[in-house]
Amino acid sequence: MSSHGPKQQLFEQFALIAKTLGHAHRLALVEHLAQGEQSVDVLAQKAGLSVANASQHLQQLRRAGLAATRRDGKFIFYRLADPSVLDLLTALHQIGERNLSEVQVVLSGYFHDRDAMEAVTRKELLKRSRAGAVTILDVRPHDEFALAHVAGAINIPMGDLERRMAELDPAIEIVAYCRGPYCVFSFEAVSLLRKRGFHIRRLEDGLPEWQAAGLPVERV
Amino acid sequence: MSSHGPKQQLFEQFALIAKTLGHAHRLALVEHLAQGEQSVDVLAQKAGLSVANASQHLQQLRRAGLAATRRDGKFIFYRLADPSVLDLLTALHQIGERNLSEVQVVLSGYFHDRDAMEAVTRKELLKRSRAGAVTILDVRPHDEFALAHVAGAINIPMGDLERRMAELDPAIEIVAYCRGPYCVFSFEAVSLLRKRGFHIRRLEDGLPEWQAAGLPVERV
DNA sequence: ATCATATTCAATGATTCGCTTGAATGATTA
DNA sequence: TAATCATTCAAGCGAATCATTGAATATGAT
Repeated sequence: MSSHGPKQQLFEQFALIAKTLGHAHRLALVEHLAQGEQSVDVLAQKAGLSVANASQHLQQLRRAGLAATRRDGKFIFYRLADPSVLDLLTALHQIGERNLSEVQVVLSGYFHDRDAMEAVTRKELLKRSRAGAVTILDVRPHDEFALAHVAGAINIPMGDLERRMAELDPAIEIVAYCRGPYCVFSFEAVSLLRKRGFHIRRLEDGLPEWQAAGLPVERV
Repeated sequence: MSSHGPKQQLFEQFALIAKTLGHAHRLALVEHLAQGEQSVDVLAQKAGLSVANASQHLQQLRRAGLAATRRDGKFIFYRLADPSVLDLLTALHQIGERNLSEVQVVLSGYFHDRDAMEAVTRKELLKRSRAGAVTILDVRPHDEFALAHVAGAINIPMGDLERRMAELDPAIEIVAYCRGPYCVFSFEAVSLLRKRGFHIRRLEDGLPEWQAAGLPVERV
């Protein structure tokens, strides 16, 4: 006897979606999925999880309508099921930044230059990119760059940046980006390259938000 | 030894927000909070929960940055902490409607005329309201109407509608609304009044979304 | 067929969650 | 001061969640 009205039933489904996002590992997986579709063990590696554990989390994301899958040979590729997932994340970020002191502490601690490093808006980057007066630097790993990147960007993964700095023209301003608003790579890139005399700023957010805004991306 | 990086820490906070929304009772409480600030036992009553249980759920919402409180005498009034909470709900709804078959089943079962009952957009209602050629009908309980309602609306709670039907002018089109997109009252109102020969449609979503869009509201 | 690889499944134990009950706190009223 | 009302707290129990382990599927390669 489940005397749940229709509204109760709907709310239970919506609660399932929210609950499924309610785990740090799954949020991390979602951020990775937002870069493009990837196989289970690649995702497990990037998120620092055992394959079995990652598999179960990914299945939960799928059951909640947040992720979808495609089989190719012996690989199963997971991807985000819906562009609204990014809206959901954005709302989570806003609520956290505005209402949770723990978030504010972490941001002002580790990302303390966040305001000083005024981010370049997508609109501004698009305009300057068309004018040709900017180097767009993607500091994510190769494979994610290959899945999709901002049109015209060059890829130097954060780990290689120190070594490959010579590839950057010091005369042209650089705009760096990575996976999303809290991806540390782009902060580190700005910090490192500024010390070396480059003129560099961060792009607001990361590739997924650029892509969701319908702005031009390229694949390798 | 919590060797969580800053990103991990942020994700745990964002996960807390999501997890807190991940319970049907709390989603129901949030919908009620979206009507305006209300006391614990009023919220408990409306949500059909014991006071102690509602109190604990509300405290969770507060700890997660979703709700805020104000004391007035011996009452404690809870309200939504952030307008982004509505964005979050909207994203949950979209993901559910597009990706969860359970949601689709419930919608096509209980709300089967949802498409037939083409909802009036906020923009359209605003325009027609200014032209004066429409009756705006708020079918929520009195106390919620008193907190805030669409400017110019009249209030006949769903339970009184059959009895007070004479107050409505059959020559003027009616637009009915209630708490939100899945509030059954407005569907029932449309169904009932159409049977009685009225020309009536639903407003898309409910009062909270109207208010969030910055459209004119009144208080009693 | 046999083997290897990618993924999922099933079972376990530790932890957390949800609801109830009854007591405790805080503010108002008599 | 005592009594009352709104809310919160604390303890307890059953249910759900999470990570691990080892086994089971499924596809492709030898």
